[in-house]
Amino acid sequence: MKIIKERADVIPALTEVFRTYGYEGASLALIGRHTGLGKGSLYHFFPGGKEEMAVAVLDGIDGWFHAHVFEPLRSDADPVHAIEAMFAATDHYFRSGERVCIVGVFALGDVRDRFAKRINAYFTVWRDALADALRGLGKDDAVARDAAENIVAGIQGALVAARALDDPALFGRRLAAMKVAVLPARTSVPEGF
Amino acid sequence: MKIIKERADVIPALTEVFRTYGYEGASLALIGRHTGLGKGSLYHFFPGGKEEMAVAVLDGIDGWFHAHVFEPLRSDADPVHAIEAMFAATDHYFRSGERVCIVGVFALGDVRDRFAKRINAYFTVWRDALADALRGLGKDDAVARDAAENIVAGIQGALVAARALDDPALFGRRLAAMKVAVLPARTSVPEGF
DNA sequence: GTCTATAGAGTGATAGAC
DNA sequence: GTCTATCACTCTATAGAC
Repeated sequence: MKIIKERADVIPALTEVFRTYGYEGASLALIGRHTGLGKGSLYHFFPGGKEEMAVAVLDGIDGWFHAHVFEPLRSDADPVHAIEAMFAATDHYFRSGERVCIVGVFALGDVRDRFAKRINAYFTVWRDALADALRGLGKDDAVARDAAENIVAGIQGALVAARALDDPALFGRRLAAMKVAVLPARTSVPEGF
Repeated sequence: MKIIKERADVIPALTEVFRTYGYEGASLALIGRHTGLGKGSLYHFFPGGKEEMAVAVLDGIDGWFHAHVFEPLRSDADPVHAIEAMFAATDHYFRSGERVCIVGVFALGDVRDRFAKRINAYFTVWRDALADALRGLGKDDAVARDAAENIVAGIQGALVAARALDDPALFGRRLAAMKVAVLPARTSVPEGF
């Protein structure tokens, strides 16, 4: 018995191909190999071809970040918890620096213009949601905006540097440094006191 | 009369093509158009084809940064001046956020492995030279190393974010923030005192 | 019969190597 | 310019679920 796939089942594999090879590098042959699907199936699910596949991938990523990062940042009653959760989710999503950000990769290439709206939205929403949470911490508007921009950019830079230096642990170090810079230090009370 | 070009004359145009389109996206047709050279000439100058062209581009960039950034950081008697010059040269090189870093772009793609040595060297030398200068400022070793890693990664992140948000000025903001975080604040003495 | 998923031959254009 | 390989994509054909 054959399990019939649907469009959504293909997106994870699609995502990994675009992440690994970029937009131009992700050939249909490669996509076919990684999804186990022929061209017929691929064009059945994505009549718009490669561009529609990339859109589905970007939307999938955006959906994940909305659910696990952006919404909690905006609506969590405890901003400290929301920001800690953001760093944890980010570390998890990027596999502690082993994975690269497709949105960042697309932003650097000439395909940026083709997907500009989605790329811009991903970073804008992230930055603004984080600034919200930072204001919830009592920071004033300008400081919160600046810190949010710094962190969102810093995450991308940490991914680039981790790949460039072939040192995934660099990613965790930068995340930790940004976290302590922005969150009130934990008051650790030694036992017995 | 036609001025016969030499290999070095082609490299700036080559650099812009790779910067704009990435390694895969830089087709020989595109390269030919931008350099004004036919495939024959290109293979005459670069018998190793596209890969050798990319190596020449990376080496050219590395040479520029050695001369204008890395060496001053290591040997300038005044580390404050060297670090300020680094930020100024970086802002100039990346055209205040309008330009992207080819080394960073390559680092994120699957071509990273092919050029791993050069990519790694570029970032390693920059980070270590900057750490040197920061130690010259009196910072202790661990602090200097951490700050250097933070800045080198932060520059890449600022380039990604500036492109993604289509806001080149973001690059200057992040450079300025990193500079004041690491350099003793200018003691500005109001006139009359 | 109809709908959805699949397979893959075949299109012209273009790739990089030489 | 010439080569072969591969590109994104189109098209026809077919299988099984309802």
